[in-house]
Amino acid sequence: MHLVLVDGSSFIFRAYHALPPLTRKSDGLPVGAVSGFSNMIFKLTEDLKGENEPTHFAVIFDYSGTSFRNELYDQYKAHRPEAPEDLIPQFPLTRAATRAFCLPSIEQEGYEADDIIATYACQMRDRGGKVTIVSSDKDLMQLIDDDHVQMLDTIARPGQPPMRWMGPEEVMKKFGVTPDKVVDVQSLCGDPVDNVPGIPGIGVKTAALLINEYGDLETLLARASEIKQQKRRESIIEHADLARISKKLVQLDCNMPLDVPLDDLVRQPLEAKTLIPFLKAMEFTSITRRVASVLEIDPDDFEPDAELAAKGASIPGAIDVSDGPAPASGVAGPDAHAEKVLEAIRAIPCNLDDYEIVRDETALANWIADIVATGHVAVDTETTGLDNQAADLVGICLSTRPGKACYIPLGHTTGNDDMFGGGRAEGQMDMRLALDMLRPVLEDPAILKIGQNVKYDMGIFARYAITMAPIDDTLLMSYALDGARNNGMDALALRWLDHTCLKFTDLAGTGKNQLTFDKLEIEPAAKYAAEDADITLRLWHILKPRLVAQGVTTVYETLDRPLTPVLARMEARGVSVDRQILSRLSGDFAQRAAALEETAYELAGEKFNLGSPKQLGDILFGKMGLEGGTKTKTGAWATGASVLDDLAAQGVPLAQTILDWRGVTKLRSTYTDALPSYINERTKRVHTSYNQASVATGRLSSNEPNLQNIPIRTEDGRKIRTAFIAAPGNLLISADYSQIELRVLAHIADIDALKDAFEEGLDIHAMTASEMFGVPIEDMDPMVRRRAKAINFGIIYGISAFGLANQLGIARSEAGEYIKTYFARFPGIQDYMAEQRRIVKAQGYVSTIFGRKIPFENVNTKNPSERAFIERASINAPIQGSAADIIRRAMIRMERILTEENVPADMLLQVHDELIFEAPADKAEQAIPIIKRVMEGAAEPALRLSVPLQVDAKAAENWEAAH
DNA sequence: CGTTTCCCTTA
DNA sequence: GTAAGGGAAACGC
Repeated sequence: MHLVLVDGSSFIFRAYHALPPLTRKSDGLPVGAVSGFSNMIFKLTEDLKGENEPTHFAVIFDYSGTSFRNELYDQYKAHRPEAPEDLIPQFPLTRAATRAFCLPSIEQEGYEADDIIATYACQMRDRGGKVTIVSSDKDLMQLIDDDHVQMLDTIARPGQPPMRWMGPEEVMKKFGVTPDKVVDVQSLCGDPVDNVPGIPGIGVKTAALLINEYGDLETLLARASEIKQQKRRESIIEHADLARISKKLVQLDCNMPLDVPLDDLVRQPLEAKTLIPFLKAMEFTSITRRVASVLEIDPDDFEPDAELAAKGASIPGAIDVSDGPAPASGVAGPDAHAEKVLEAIRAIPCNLDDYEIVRDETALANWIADIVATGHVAVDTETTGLDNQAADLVGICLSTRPGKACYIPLGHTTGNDDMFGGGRAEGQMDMRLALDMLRPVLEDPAILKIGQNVKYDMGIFARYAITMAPIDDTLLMSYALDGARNNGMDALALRWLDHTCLKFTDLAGTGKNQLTFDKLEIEPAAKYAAEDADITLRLWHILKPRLVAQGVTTVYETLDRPLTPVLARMEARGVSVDRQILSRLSGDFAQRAAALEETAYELAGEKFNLGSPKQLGDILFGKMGLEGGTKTKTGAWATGASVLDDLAAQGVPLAQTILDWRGVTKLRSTYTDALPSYINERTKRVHTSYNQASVATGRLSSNEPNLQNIPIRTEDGRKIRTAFIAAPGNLLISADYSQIELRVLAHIADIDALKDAFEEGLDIHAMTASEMFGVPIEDMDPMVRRRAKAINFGIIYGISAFGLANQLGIARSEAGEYIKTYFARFPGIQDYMAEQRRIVKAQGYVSTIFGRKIPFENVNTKNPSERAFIERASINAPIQGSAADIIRRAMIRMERILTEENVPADMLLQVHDELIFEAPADKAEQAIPIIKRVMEGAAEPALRLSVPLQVDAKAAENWEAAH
């Protein structure tokens, strides 16, 4: 008899870390570890053919959660990082893979895989059979014995044979003792990986020495006083208990009650009809081929496993629809699954009276127990305002399953009549107590927190020292699915549930008399609040399977969701803005505006409102009778900058005066006057808010205040940037991608000339001009270069002769000639454009290089201008969007790498192709190369761009100087 | 008092 | 020609 026990968990982690990420082609389900795992299992079954052929065979997994060892020692495996996000959905699939190979998949609650392995091994040994443990985990070496139990390490290591059998000899090499004494050695030396303490100051070598001298741990501890070395003796005496605890942690349990008896592990032959459908559902083509050839069957005779193909990632806690009625269409697959879930959720009534108000510890404890049992919870916070850096927590809502939700009032006040805001309302828990109870749940890596716009709640909780993780966000899910539509909760509730949510304004009123949430009566507030949590949870159930069905899981999980905590931290940090500089500038601008106003009145011959386009139009084209005025679409005179520029060039001094006036008043009203009002009382810094789901292409947007449109072009404008300063003792670092969109275009459209130019570090606009107009790059006429630059930008924007002519102030026919010349020289660009036009019409969306979908409505419109607009936007979207994806990737990994490199630089702002950091003055130069490296390598390893990315970075006291 | 239009700022 | 946010005037209730 020969029993083979595979340490399944170590296979999974090895497969995950050793292989590049792999996702299922059809829907982006992460399957890299499943693929590696399947390969390893298959290879193992092949390698064990012949004289080693097993009679019994099983794969053993760790049961998720804690084991009895945690009760012995709460720090056991405490430092173990949680599994990566894209690995978690692969765990159930590896179990499925095991079963597909006709192998028993064994795991048992409360026990680690090692204990299960130990128990089976002992039973087989006692029967006189042979045991092979397939693992590279040294903790299992205690099970090795001379005749019966050996280990097999199949993990590939450079310079070593692919299969390494391990017996007592290898144990002696590793631990310096015979296998039966491994436990004693480990009890002494401990194990930092599993956080087994051992005795401080004793390593493997010393431990082996001591055990070999004294025989075993207890004898050693009893006779510790005989040890000659003082330090060692004292440490052992002092920490004897630690060694005893360590022994219990390390000692594997050979007598645990097994759910599956040894006899049930009898080896079954591989069966094509179970294995091939699994492999096909996973879309593992090469292993399918190899298996088919070994089994001598034709894989085409088998269909993919419908349930696995449809189900995609098994979602913890997902509504079970496996027994539900088939949808009308009868089509199986991820779409059908998503539709079933939608129907199931919609069938659950939404009753506001069912919601609970949690007012005491007992009620909250019940909810927490429910959350722990469920493994996920929808969370929503209610606060005193929309700015999460200024607002205070008023209450928390939770929902664990559709229709079941609660509201926990914590900060409601009474007596809205008295000017002090009244006292604390009755029937509320102490906020500190409630938060202390909820903190372990909100921070538990095993409990998923679901929200709608989670970044807001993360920001609130962060101010109460709670780090909410891990998360799912229905706003971001909807964004990944449907793009920058209205993805607000009210809209989603209506779209997916036909449900109209209670309106906040109905409770609180509108305008300047609107009440803040803390002023609301608890009972009506609770209905509104709990409804939000209920709806959020329902939306999560509905949207999650749709991500799989629509093939956007990877986008959501790698580009959208992980960015949320990063942005939450950036928002919380804020940026320092110098009030004095702005105030001085404001005065300066005001003075100049006043002078310009006087001039304007004189030139116009009357006083009028310079800020009124209507009045200005009347004066210019009415009273002064100027020619060439055009009307806007509402029939008013157009007075935009281009119109005034023309007039000024024709010698109308008033036009230039207005332009200058608009320049300074714009700077004053939008920047110098508005920015100081955003300085937060508490932090003395300005905290913008990033909208992660509002831009169609995947860019971020920034508001309240918008820090992505701070002036830079004009000299006056740049002065405003000098007010963005580093905190004392620090510097700001600005790092920006050079020409990222043109580089992305060169990659996507595969334009050799552009790629070569970037590779050689040429001036890309000069090179374009040289190619188009046949002039040398050296000593180029700036006007020629300017034309080429406009064309390059035009290409990115989905060029039209009309637009280019406008931009360059030339005739449309001439612009058309330029474009023709350009396309003749770079035909690949024209192909790219045609392809995007085709794609958007065929499928209703275009995609970035990382798979983000940018949907368009009315793609088959007959309206020529609307059609042209959609075409231009769909040419631009993959370029702008891919660049946006790249900087997102950089941001997601930036903080971890800076931390690892021990460089304390804080990421503060993002401006599409630029990141702003704040770092101690003496660390800034150290940070710059790291920041550049992360940004320039941000596409990898998912993609290898065919052009280099270039980042320029500089540190200085203020943003103007750093840029 | 809320919404739309016009204009202007950024990448 | 792409993608945003926002201030002030104008409009509409």
